[in-house]
Amino acid sequence: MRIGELARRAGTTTRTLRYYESRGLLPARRTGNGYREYDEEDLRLLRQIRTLQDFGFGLEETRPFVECLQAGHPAGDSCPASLEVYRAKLAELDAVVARLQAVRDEVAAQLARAELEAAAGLPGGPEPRCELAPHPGPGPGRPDPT
Amino acid sequence: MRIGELARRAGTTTRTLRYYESRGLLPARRTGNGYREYDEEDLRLLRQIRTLQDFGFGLEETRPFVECLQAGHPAGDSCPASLEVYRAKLAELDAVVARLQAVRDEVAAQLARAELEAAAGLPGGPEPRCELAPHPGPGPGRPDPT
DNA sequence: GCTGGCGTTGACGTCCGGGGCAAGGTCTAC
DNA sequence: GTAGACCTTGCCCCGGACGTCAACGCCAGC
Repeated sequence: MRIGELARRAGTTTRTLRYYESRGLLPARRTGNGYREYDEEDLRLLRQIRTLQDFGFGLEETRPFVECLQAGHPAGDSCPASLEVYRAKLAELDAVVARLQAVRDEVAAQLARAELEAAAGLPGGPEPRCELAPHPGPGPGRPDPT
Repeated sequence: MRIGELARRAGTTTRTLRYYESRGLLPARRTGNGYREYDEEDLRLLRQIRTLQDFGFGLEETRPFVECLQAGHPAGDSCPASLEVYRAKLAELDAVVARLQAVRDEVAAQLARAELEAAAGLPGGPEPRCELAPHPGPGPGRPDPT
């Protein structure tokens, strides 16, 4: 099948498939006229990539799964390298969740305090003071390039 | 004070301060020779921005806090607009955490399954089959442009 | 032979928060 | 008078995962 059909059947776009090929992730055979030619196996590889992507895996992280399938294994996660990616992602998710949860609690506390101050400030006398503590603690810090 | 001193005192860089100014977030007076001139109040504004940034707020999300301080309020979160940002961020964090937690559990389950299969596949007979379910559910889906 | 729908490559835009560098102006100290 | 530290603007660069043209080739149907 050609690129358009593969894209449709996998629920993605031709641009994405060309991008994957440019990354060496999903190489394609070529027909005489230069068109990319794919088969059912490629569809399987692509579905593996897309599934992992949907779960938040980066493109590079899907590579071991794809290579595992290409090597003829029954599933993309039948290889040790894939399991390692699972484990790393698990640790990463745990860390991110913990960090976000801490930030969430901090923000919730600030919101509660600020609401109290607003309620007290309008009727009573204005004297409260405080802000989100300049606590240089473990904020999300914006997704680091790690 | 000039830009270099402000940057040092706030623990950031001159590049960042110019960037903030280009975004209209932290405007600066100018001296006769064209140098940017800041005062202690600007340092306060900047600290507010940096604190929120450290907690994962986007630059635009810090704007209400800055404007609140500029309007003369005691704290950046003394204004309703700031409280709204707190609430929105809280809801966003809750959603993200729930999503990541669900993904985490899914990945953990897949890892456990794959490890079992690997252990069973080596000694016994190879017959298992399964992958990370192509569940089109609520994966992180990668930060959508929302 | 002409339109329409595929396909090709290449290059640039997006979002975010800046980093890095160049060429030049300005101020202070020696 | 000159070194060095500071300031100015302007421009291109990063990464991730593509989107969006542009300009062209190929092929089927009518």
